[in-house]
Amino acid sequence: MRLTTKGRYAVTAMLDLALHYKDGPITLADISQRQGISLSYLEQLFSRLRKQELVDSTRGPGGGYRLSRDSHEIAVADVITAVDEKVETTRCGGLSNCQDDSQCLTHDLWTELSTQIHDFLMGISLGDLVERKGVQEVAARQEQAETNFTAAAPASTEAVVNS
Amino acid sequence: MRLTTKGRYAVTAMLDLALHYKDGPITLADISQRQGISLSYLEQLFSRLRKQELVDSTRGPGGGYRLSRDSHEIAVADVITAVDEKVETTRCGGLSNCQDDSQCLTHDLWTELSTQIHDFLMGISLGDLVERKGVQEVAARQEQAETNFTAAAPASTEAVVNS
DNA sequence: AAAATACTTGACTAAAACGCTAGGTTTTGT
DNA sequence: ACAAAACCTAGCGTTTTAGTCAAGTATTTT
Repeated sequence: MRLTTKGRYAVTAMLDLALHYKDGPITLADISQRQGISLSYLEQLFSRLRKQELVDSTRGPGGGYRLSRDSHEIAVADVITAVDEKVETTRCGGLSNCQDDSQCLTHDLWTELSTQIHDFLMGISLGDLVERKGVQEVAARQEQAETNFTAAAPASTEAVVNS
Repeated sequence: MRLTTKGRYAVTAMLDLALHYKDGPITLADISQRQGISLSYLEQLFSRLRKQELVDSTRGPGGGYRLSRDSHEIAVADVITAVDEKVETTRCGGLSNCQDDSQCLTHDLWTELSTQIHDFLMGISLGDLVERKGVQEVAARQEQAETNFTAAAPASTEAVVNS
């Protein structure tokens, strides 16, 4: 499990898709403009994302990309592994080059950590991120609204709950 | 939070130190041989690790490196951030280049994910990994012992639970 | 004091990855 | 037909990796 800027670009682009899901197919040009990623680089990334069936594409005018399934069904780990070619440079391939127990031991320790990171990122979906941020924004908006209307209408859902 | 082979090398080397902690100072030549990492590359990595005070060095014959503190007090995130120079290429530095709300929004979403990954790796210490692997080994040994003694003593915890 | 050992530093390099540019070809809605 | 968009391919310049090499500095044993 590698985590580089390439994966970051991919996740960012996919989050953009998730955010604009209801707008129909999104063109790479839109994402390019919104996220500041070059169009051709996006094409490279989405070529891989499409092959991994994380996005559906529609050609022609009005076409573009959209998530192949609900944003909650796409894990961050899916996106990252899709764009990062697996340079699985395991020094001791299977069990060949291992000179002594220590080497294999430490190698296994790293593998275990890598698995933990992967599992962690499998547990976070694009929908989770959008939702979590959405909740924060709504909360912030409510908080501001509450501040504005405090004198006139102090009763809000929170106020009711808190009382 | 980046996660590349460089960080992997560093974590692997630090795990090697943790495993041989009781053997006194460990030379880079030892780690190089055990883990298959070039000596000079280790020197680069340990230069950073020492500056971050994750390891103590002893010079002269019989010298080498050792962990600066207990392996449970060193997080995996500490090791990775020590060797990865922070190329914090945040496209919109503070709040300058943000063209519209969408860009900032997605950028924030990534930042949130990045924070989560960092926190996750802060929660895993070198000691955790070594210990966990130790538990597994003991478990595997016990399992094998159990298999050997199945005919004589078939009752195990699992058997009791399953019945 | 001398020699052995080990860490430090800096310059250099081949290969890979990164991010992008350019130029096309399909496909498809209008 | 035309234009919009996906899709494909080749390559380019830069940065990062992952190392090598060489010269130096510090420490400790003898």
